[in-house]
Amino acid sequence: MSKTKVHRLGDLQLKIMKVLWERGDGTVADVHLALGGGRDLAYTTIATMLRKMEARGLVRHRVDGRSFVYRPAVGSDAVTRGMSDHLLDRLFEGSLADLVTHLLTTREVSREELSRLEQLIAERKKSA
Amino acid sequence: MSKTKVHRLGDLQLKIMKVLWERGDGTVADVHLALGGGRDLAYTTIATMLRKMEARGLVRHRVDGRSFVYRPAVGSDAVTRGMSDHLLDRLFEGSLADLVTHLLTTREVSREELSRLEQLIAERKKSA
DNA sequence: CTTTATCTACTACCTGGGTAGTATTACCGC
DNA sequence: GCGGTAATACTACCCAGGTAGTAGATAAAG
Repeated sequence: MSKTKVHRLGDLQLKIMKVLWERGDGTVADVHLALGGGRDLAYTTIATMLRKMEARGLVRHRVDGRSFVYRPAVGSDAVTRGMSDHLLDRLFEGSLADLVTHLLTTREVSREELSRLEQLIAERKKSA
Repeated sequence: MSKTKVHRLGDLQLKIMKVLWERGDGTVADVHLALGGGRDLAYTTIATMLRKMEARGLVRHRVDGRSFVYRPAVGSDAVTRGMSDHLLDRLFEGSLADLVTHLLTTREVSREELSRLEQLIAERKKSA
């Protein structure tokens, strides 16, 4: 079951995960660089964060020379899903339609996006 | 601009807000009762939370006898929107279609819900 | 071999959510 | 008036995210 509580990732943690998902793996330096390379965040901040994230089971590391190479321990799908579901449940009692309704009425949605959605739903309806 | 940072509400805070949105206002006792009345949460927990929330600008209170009557200081729409947008931006770079795609492919969606969505989009397309 | 750059480890601090006990105040019934 | 009750205020924790400095180890450069 792996109740990893995969929702509730902070902004920074998510950014880090995204880097790792994209690259497959990466050292602290890699991640640091990918996130703007020091202008915003200290190197040690990334290092600390990665260590904390490993303790929480979000990433794993192997040793390469004197560097740690981190790689994701949870898939992007699981996280995305966990967070989406969490929001959906908290705000819309699980109703996808309610969420979409809300987004459609409070957001600017381009005609292209609407068409894309239409197609998605048609597709889904067919295969269900 | 009112940078109230209306996203990032904790679970309990959201529950409390929901009670207040529904009732219009309420005392600590009202909220406490609405949330199960002590089986889960201590009375003082709600009181503390409401005080903290007032400090953050989420609710306001007026005095009625010796009781505080709290009422929402932010609308449910603003919060819902703030949180949805936050997630949308963090996970899907703002693409509504991507979010829906994800939800459609990872969730069970009933045929009824699909039809509802279809209708929503058609409606929206017309009025845009 | 010594200096320097590069790693990780450790520690510390701040913020905010969550939880609740204890203290104090004030009203209400007798 | 007095005791109980119900209300807020205060204080204190714990946890997790975020941020970063400092220390210690080690490899690379000279």
